[in-house]
Amino acid sequence: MPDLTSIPKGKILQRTGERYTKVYRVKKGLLRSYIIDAKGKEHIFMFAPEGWIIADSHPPDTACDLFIDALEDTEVLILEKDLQSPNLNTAALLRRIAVLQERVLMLMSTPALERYQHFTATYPNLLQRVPQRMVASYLGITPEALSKLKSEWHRKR
Amino acid sequence: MPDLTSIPKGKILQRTGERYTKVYRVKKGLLRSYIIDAKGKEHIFMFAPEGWIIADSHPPDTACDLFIDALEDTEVLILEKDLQSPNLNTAALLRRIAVLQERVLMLMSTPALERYQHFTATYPNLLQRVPQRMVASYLGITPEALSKLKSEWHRKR
DNA sequence: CCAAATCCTTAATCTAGATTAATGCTATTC
DNA sequence: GAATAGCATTAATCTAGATTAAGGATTTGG
Repeated sequence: MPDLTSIPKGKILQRTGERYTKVYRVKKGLLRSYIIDAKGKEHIFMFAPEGWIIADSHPPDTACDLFIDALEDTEVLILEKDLQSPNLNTAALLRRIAVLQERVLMLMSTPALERYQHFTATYPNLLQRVPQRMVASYLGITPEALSKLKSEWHRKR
Repeated sequence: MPDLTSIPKGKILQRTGERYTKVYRVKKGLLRSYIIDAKGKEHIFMFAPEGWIIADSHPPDTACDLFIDALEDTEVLILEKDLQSPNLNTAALLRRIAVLQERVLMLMSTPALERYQHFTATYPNLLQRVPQRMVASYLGITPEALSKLKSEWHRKR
């Protein structure tokens, strides 16, 4: 049984291009994964609060795509990527696939305001813990666009 | 061992809102999955040529999101969604997750022309079998936009 | 073989969201 | 408690891609 590791806020656990990546099970705090694109812009792939696992999923024998860092002081279990591991049970993987499928479909078919409303409904507690600009990044828009979206929405009611 | 089933081109195997969905393993031919959005527009989630499996991944006890139909006369194995099944082995699920992760990151951070080039490089054979407008739908743009993209690209070389 | 779909392309216009820039607000640090 | 840095907001401008519309090409079906 691996030990809990304490990660201070701001610490980067893994970087794009690294080879031997881990799986992190968050016990307390908040991690996130993201990429930095060709123009130097951050795009947040996911948030991992208490109870979630987070990792880079890339084909075997390739470098990883994602940065992972801590948005709060965090305690994690650091696990090996092991095909046999009970940490990677089938039901959990299917759940992850369902979330990703929904994410792809939303990005393709749903306007930004609705994606924001879906996010707030699905992860209400994260809104209190994550700066708006990171929510925008997760939604695939700029902070300015999110700000405008919200004010237009408030005006209409 | 389940039998091969023949699916004629155009046949719809499953519709949004249905409950008991299957997993399809394609032996020959081509299936696709897609949604129809609020405005009645199709958005293709994935193509499944020979050797691929295709299914709707939705949380247990919820209705499914995707349509699945046949783009060519197709032969498939129709499988139950069974957590114990060797059809759902861990490695295959991880591969699917890696593909979806890449798809999300591309949709968020990569312009349409590069997504098209990535598609053509990754699935060159599909280009010959799928109408352009469906490639556009998979990429998250309109057929008109893809047409313009291609002509601009050709002009620049 | 002809008619009717289906598909691709081009062009004009429109729009959601990006970019750039400036201002004020809150936190944190020294 | 001033100074600095990070964050949110607003506004002006710009652009990738959507929408609408039309024409021509190619495929399909009877």
